[in-house]
Amino acid sequence: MTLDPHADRPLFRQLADVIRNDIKSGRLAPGVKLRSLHQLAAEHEVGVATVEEALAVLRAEGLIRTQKGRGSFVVEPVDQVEVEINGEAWVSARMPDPAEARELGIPATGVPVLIVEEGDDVRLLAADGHKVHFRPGQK
Amino acid sequence: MTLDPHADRPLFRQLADVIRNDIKSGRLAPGVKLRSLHQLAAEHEVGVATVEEALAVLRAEGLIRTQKGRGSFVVEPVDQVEVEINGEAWVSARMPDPAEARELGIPATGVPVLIVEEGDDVRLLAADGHKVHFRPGQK
DNA sequence: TAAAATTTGTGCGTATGTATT
DNA sequence: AAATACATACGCACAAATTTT
Repeated sequence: MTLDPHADRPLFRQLADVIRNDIKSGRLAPGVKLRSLHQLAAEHEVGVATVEEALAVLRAEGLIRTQKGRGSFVVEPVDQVEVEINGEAWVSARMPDPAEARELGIPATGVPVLIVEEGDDVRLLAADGHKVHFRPGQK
Repeated sequence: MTLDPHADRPLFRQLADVIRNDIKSGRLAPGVKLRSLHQLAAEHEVGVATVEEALAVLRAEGLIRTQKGRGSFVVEPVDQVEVEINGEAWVSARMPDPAEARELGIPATGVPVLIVEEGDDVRLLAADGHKVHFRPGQK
């Protein structure tokens, strides 16, 4: 599975595709540390900057998280809190701004927020840890 | 409002902050075209690559969209379709992978997807055009 | 129609800084 | 202290899409 500099798809997207496949297929399990930027660059014969871009793609998709000085890790599933709704409500989602991400303790990219509106009550929830359950008539 | 190379916050984030403020305050209205990479680089005395990174931040937040050869534009609000739910259902959100984004006709970054599960029925919806309405007892 | 200019995209190399091991 | 690893920033070159001349 070699990268092709002449292909239509950019190198950094091709590399992101390869790693995404490894994650979705389970070859890279949750919690596992990816190889370093330099290792990946050498193995795939691309520049370090190209690898960085590929990892940025995967961070934006919420598949990995990166810690400076440590490395990049496949995201582990978070325990999901079920948010119970009985009455009328609206639910939407969007990306957080940096202040919201900081407040919710989520990465700058990769994790959307759920907005739950019940009357005047509006809740902002990190989407990676919450699931809204609509349960009519069980007050 | 000059950028500070010695500040704790990286230059590209400082620049993203400046532009985000302009958008949220309305100084940059929906639909408006941003200045070009080179213009922004010259005005703020940073490299073009730094501007690109700043715009990538704003794309990931869903605030702007960029078209090659045209420029970057402040996102215009989309008409929201209300998805009506009467019975039991679960709603969650996450970032799409590239295939899903393409199918839904949304950018690679910036727009989460809403997942609505009603029994065996599972719907994937672009979050920028849908709002889920829980309306119990109105079959 | 054609050419040129504009604008963003991709890729690399390099240097420096910061955090972790 | 030293090595490793990621983050930031810049410059350059070329490609690709669009707009203007």
